[in-house]
Amino acid sequence: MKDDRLIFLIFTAQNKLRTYLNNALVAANVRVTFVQAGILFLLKQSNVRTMSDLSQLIGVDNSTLTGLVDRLEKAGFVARQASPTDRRSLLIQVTPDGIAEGDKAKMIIKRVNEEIKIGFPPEEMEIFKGILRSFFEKFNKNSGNRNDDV
Amino acid sequence: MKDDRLIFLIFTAQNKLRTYLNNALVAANVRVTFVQAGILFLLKQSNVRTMSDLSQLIGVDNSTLTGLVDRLEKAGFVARQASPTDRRSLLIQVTPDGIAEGDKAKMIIKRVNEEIKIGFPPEEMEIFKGILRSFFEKFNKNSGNRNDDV
DNA sequence: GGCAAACATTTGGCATACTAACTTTTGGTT
DNA sequence: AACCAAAAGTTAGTATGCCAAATGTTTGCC
Repeated sequence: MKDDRLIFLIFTAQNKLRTYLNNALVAANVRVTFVQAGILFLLKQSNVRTMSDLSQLIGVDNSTLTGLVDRLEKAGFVARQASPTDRRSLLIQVTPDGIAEGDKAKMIIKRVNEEIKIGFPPEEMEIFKGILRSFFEKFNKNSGNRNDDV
Repeated sequence: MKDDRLIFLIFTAQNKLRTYLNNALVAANVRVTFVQAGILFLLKQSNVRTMSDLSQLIGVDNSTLTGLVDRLEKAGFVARQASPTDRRSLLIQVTPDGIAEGDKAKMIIKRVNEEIKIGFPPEEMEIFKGILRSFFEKFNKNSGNRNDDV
């Protein structure tokens, strides 16, 4: 694979991983996806989070989170409640069902996490993670914009 | 970041990269996305490819490719032609406009490719790529299925 | 006290992506 | 020749994701 196909490699590898993971969740009769499970994990840790809190923590746009919470709410795994202190905000709470489903998902996700590491020493995994983490500085919102020369 | 958040790191890093890249393309007045550009590159290399060829080469499902080619065709960058040898197949051809747009995209994509490598020695990039490549074996279609124990 | 700016959330529009189901065609088997 | 399974492509349904715009609320500044 030529060097100028690094981005292609990242995209394709992530596609494979996502499909594999979500299929594994379905096969284990888990009724949430990986991304939805991430929300349930956060809410289990601390059950009072606004939409904005959640979207920042999982790193998606607010508008994406709306849909995620819609689906979780429809399935009975979370509930939206009005914030008593700020009428703009909604507090999202996880239900007992949501906690149970999150726990089921966690087992599968942990397994796949381990599968990623198979065949690679810890030092290599650290390098891998370090490069991925560098994306957060390098590819921050709008920094790709070159409007100045237009 | 704890070890069991490796998947989250991969997902989030890829999201940042994708958003940055597509914003950079828009900022440079490129009218195709990264994924669409990949199709144009392949067709520039060899201008006779079926839908199935393309979907395998860029690593997406046939049904995903249908939409990608729809959008490229609507923009005038590719054309579908009936295959003379197999009436099930379509041959996809890139237009001169498509080649020009692909070339414009390539400049931006190359730049972002280089940006990824900044700050990391080549050996570390090789490790990074090696781990991503391992996903193709580990996470092949359906291998996440554990129906045998259900 | 009033008004503009900032903030929280949703909506609508678009682009990937997958699975499942369907149509048409092909090709091999009997 | 008839049949039937596999292949090529599309469609429909669902799930992320983004951006831009709209709505309602809050806050800070004069």
